[in-house]
Amino acid sequence: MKKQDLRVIRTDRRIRETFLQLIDEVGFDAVTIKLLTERAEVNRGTFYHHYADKYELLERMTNEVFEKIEATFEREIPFVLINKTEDSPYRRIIPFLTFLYEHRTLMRILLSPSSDGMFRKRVRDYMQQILFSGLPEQGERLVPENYLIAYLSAAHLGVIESWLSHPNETSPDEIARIVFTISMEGPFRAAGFRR
Amino acid sequence: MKKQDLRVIRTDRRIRETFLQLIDEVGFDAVTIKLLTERAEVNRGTFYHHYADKYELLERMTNEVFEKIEATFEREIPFVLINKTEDSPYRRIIPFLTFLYEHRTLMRILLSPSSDGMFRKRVRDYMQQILFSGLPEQGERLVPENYLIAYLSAAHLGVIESWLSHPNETSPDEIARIVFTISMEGPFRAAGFRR
DNA sequence: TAATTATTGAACAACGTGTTGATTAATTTC
DNA sequence: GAAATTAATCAACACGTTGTTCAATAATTA
Repeated sequence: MKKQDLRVIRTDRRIRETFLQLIDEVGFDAVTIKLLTERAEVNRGTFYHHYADKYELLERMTNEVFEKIEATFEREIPFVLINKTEDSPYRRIIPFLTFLYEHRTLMRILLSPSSDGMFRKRVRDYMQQILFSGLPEQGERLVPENYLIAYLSAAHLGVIESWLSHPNETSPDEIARIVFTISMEGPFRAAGFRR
Repeated sequence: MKKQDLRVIRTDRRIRETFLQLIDEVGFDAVTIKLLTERAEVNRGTFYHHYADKYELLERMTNEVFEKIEATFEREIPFVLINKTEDSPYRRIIPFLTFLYEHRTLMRILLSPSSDGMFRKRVRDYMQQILFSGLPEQGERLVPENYLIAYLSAAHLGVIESWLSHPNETSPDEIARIVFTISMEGPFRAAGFRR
């Protein structure tokens, strides 16, 4: 068996940590390989030994995030349970929020407007599929389903962005309660209006 | 009085049109001044006579969009009407959606993930202020207000993005009905669930 | 300890940037 | 319409980043 060279592990970690720092500081656009490698104290050529460019670096990090998410879901939620039950989105949402919370520094940076935008899109698309698509048909839809899904996934992601962007310490369970309440009762009842 | 030179108007229009085309094709990041000016058939030096760089170009376009939006609101909605009434968000939302529809090509491109991200953020912040902040207190809030506002503004923007990104021709009024229904009835009743 | 492999450092061409100055062309003003 | 004004063009420039190559060195593994 091959053992991963310790030097590779160290330099790769320094590259990635510095990369996230820099996205946070100057925005993804303005991150240059030169700046990144100087800050990380890594030879510029070494970066190119690991990655073709910053886009591949971001993409590899993104892919790994999603691999981890999928692994989490497979572990925590047997597939048979998540199908066609009314509360299924909220069966699934707590482990999802917990995952985000455990990786909140990474997620905050990659979801922020100073990041790439494609990561955000992938998360939203993922949420649409895993959380809100295939809603059971239990009555007449009042609005087109695609817009309902767009509404729900964007709303949840909006709360998540707000949650992660502030340094407060709201728990995943509390966030789950909040989005569950708003979605079940409706925004206007949640705001305190009587109907 | 000074009359605006026709040459300036023409070249500026070509720069802007090509700029939007290129954001759509290759993404904002990958737009270079060289590519832009070659495509627009404008001398590269001429671009720099108009703008310092692509960021200033985007920012100037963004600012003009918001000036137009604000002008629209001032014209259509007397301030005294919009304050502290239950349906006030939906008084305001139809002219807002109509504006987006009239500028849908521009808005679709600037709101897409291949654009800058900051534009999206500005639109979201604007919606939070103009549509959803200062909700009247008519009862006990079931969730923290900041998360409710994040939920609502992101949800509405999500529907708008979905609306504009597809080449269908749903009317602003229909979109208003959809988001109004979901927000009033709640996503789950809108999906057809009975409570 | 020997073999392997990652990292370094320097050099390179290629490309985009932003600026300059002189020239040409179009538009405005009177 | 003619003169004055101003925009657009063209070529050239220094500058910075990119991505690649090579030999030398250092660290790690077996």
